[in-house]
Amino acid sequence: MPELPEAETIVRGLRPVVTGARVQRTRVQHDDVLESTPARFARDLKGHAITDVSRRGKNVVLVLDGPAYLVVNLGMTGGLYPLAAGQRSPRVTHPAVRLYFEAGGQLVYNDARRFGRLRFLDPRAWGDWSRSLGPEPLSPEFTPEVLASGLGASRTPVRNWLLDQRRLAGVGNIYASEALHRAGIDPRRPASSIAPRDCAGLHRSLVDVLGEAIRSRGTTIRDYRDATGDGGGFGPRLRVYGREGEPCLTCGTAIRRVVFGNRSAFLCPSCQPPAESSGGIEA
DNA sequence: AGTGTATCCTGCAGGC
DNA sequence: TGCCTGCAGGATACAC
Repeated sequence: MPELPEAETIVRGLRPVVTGARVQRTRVQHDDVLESTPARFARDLKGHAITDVSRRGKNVVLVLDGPAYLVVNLGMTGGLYPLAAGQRSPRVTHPAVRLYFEAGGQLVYNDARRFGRLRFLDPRAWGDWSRSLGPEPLSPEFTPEVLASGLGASRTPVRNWLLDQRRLAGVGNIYASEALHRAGIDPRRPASSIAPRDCAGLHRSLVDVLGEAIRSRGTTIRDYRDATGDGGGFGPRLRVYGREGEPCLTCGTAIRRVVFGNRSAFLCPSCQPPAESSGGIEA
């Protein structure tokens, strides 16, 4: 469900509300979202104060004193909802984990499908984990050259390349389709077949679409909600994702859905031609 | 190295 | 109304 823009929106909503709160106790209602046991999780978290709320790729990170880190991967349907003492929220439909704070109130991790994961990391494990992910797409280190060199080393379909968090951290199925459409690249093309100038165009498209989506507070297809319970506003701005059969906003051609790598990709067959008819030089 | 497949889960939309 | 199938913003493990 949540990709980088949705995680970022959650972080921005959560930060002013939970920073400074100290964990008094935890309640685990579904232990399958934990990597450790509920007892271990309780021991790890108890007594820690939240010093900041951050993000790495599509993961929400609660930075704790110590320091230590609670990394929340929201899976498809995960959400984080802070509740004041006595407050109830209609968004809390499938509570999996609750962090109760000393000053009252709680932070609920809600997840209908429970594909999400919460893990407590010490600084060493945090470093290892963070280094296992690719660069942040909106950071200065993610340059057109970095993208081009990464793509050039792989023959996997470019859409799959973009979804691989070890290569680039934060892009999911929605924004992969959107960026590839903006860049005029067929999602099925081998990554290494993309010419340098198209790599530069894809870089720009990624940065643009992620930035615009953040400004719209993310995309709500069905489940996504920010920390306040509000949906994102980027849905109407999607140009291809979920628009199978509808006209391309650029040229009017019917948008197609193609399935590979077990995921749907959406494209305009006219704006995103197969490699051989695009005139580019094949690698 | 790559790709297809299955798995973890629940919910919803659409067809009959 | 109910039953069935297919689909879903993710990630991983497996066999080929």
